[in-house]
Amino acid sequence: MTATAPSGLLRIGELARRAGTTPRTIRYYEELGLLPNAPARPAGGHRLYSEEDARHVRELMRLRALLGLSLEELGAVVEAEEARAMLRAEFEGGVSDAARLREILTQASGHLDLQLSLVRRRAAELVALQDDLESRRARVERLLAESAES
Amino acid sequence: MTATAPSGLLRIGELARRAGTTPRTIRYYEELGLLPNAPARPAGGHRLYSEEDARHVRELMRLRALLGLSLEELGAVVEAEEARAMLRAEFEGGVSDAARLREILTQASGHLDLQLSLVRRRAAELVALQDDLESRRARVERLLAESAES
DNA sequence: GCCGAACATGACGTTCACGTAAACTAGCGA
DNA sequence: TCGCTAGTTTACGTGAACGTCATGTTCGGC
Repeated sequence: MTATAPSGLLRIGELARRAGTTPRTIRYYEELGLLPNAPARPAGGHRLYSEEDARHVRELMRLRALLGLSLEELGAVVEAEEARAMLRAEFEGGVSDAARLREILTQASGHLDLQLSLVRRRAAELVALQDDLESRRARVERLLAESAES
Repeated sequence: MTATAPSGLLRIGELARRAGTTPRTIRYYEELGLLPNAPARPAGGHRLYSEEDARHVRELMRLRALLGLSLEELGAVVEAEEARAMLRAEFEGGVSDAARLREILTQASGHLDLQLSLVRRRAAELVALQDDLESRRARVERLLAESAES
């Protein structure tokens, strides 16, 4: 059994590896509704994923780790993302009219804005912490220099 | 019963409030050795804390939340901090000789460097995520503009 | 066609980080 | 002194996020 199925698709082990986690976690997330319930299950019943799926899961892990989200909070993000994905499907399938197009894009923009606001706040807090630590280190460094010149 | 004892010291409730947590958590941290075991317990047996203690606890919470540290990892930081505090005490009490002083300061600097490396990495990851989201939003925004001009 | 590794489901176990309840004591304003 | 709030310890409970085990099935190379 090779890691990637002949179709170029990934089984749960490979998906987990690429996302930096374990198969158990993938199944758990699926159970919670964080991942699509039946990602193409041919005959055998084994789950099969695309590379896109792998990127998606990896992105979720990243978001969760960096923002410190609970799985429930992550669920909210996923829901919004799925709504966006549906709109995107309509968008790529050739959009009906211009008004509808703007509606879709506006929704997408709003969703990104929401995530951005979370990320920006967190980033700002971290940078503030970094600045604090740096100024404290500078103070120590200054004392060291003074001690050396004597 | 006022929030602050007449001595200007804080009881556990006030400390928790200022640190943005609960008394239970404070006791738990003390039990784990994250906080000094007996912060001055006069007659009654009630814990009493200084404003400095409050700042310290708040700082620990901040570090933990922003870096996503477990309590065990936080313990390592605290240990290093305590070693530094001992050195600092010696430092403020008038340092013996210049060599010893440099030793102390070098230790302190190393400790801060360690924390800084953690914070910097985390901050970099968050900024990278922020950039990703921003570029995706820019793309959507561009599409919106194009749709408007037609 | 066989065989070992990887998958499936289900159930139970585990760790972390506290929450909560019970029974008692201390501090403080009226 | 009374009464109320906030503290004390001990112990058991809890939710989140998986880990682990048992039992059976499926791939895919040989």
